[in-house]
Amino acid sequence: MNRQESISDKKEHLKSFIKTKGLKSTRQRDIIVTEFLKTEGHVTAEEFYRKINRRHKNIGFTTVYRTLKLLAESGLAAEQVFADNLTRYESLLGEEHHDHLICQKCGSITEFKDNKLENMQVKIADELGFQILNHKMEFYGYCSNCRK
Amino acid sequence: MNRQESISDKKEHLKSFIKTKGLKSTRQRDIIVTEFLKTEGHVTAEEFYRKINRRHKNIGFTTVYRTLKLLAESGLAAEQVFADNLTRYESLLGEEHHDHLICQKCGSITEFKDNKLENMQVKIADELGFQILNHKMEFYGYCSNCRK
DNA sequence: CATAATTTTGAAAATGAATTTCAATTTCTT
DNA sequence: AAGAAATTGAAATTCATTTTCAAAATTATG
Ligand SMILES: [Zn+2]
Ligand SMILES: [Zn+2]
Ligand SMILES: [Zn+2]
Ligand SMILES: [Zn+2]
Repeated sequence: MNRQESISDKKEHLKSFIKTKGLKSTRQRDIIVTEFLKTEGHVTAEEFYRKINRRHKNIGFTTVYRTLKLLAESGLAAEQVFADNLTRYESLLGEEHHDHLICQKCGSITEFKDNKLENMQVKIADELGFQILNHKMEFYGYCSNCRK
Repeated sequence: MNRQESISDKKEHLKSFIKTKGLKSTRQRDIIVTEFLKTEGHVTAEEFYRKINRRHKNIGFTTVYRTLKLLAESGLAAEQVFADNLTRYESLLGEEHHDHLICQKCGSITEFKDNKLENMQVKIADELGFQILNHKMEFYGYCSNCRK
């Protein structure tokens, strides 16, 4: 399964979501979705709108905003809020659950996943009788570049 | 060390903070701080203002808001934002660092601390060359009451 | 293909929590 | 007591997010 196939898989996923929900597929949505699934990292609606706007002067912020919401609803994007209180979107294309390291100097957001940690979380919650549906774990500090 | 002593310790702490910063101590601040240090749980500025306002009609929201900020700056309160994107304040009176379980049905916020988990976090960050200054860990799901 | 029905678009307006402004008041220092 | 400096609080502002609404685009139907 290469990256190209994966993207079209995702587009199919969204198309069936759109159909199920009685929505219509449009030129704007196609462009936004295609661009988004190719985008790495964690972008705000504003940032992503600016990127789209470079090539597509006729696509408005509101549509970009709404399409990102749609992607999140359909499960193709993750919506996240870090300490700066801005909502960011991340493509879930080929990504599985992971947590984040956020550098307070350069602002870089890097990702990590540790199964032992994840298992431990479930175990702790279990002992407290709490059923975890999802969790948020973020480390704030200095990345390897900035700590020097 | 009983609770009463602890409260006055904290007030001393704040007083010296106020002095060091060249601030003044006022009737309003005294009332707000005293009330806050007695408050359990995680309150928004708005909620806490309403509580203060019951007995003190002449203390404004802005002053409550600013005093909570001051408490956070001085280290006597923790400022936190959970998934609903509201800023909450928690008294650190007799509390040490802990993480949160947030029930998505009843909204209850409970606390837990697990040293093994905390140690593991530091270790993971270390391996990635990341220097943790602070972290955020929240579990979202159903509390033991609501999962039934 | 034409028409109707429904959804989408996007500029502009609204929302709402957080923050700032500023004139009047209070506190602190001398 | 007077002056300097900080605080107060109502109102205004900010700013990301969300909603509104009329025009345009898409889909369904005949
Ligand atoms: Zn960095
Ligand atoms: Zn990520
Ligand atoms: Zn509950
Ligand atoms: Zn807490």
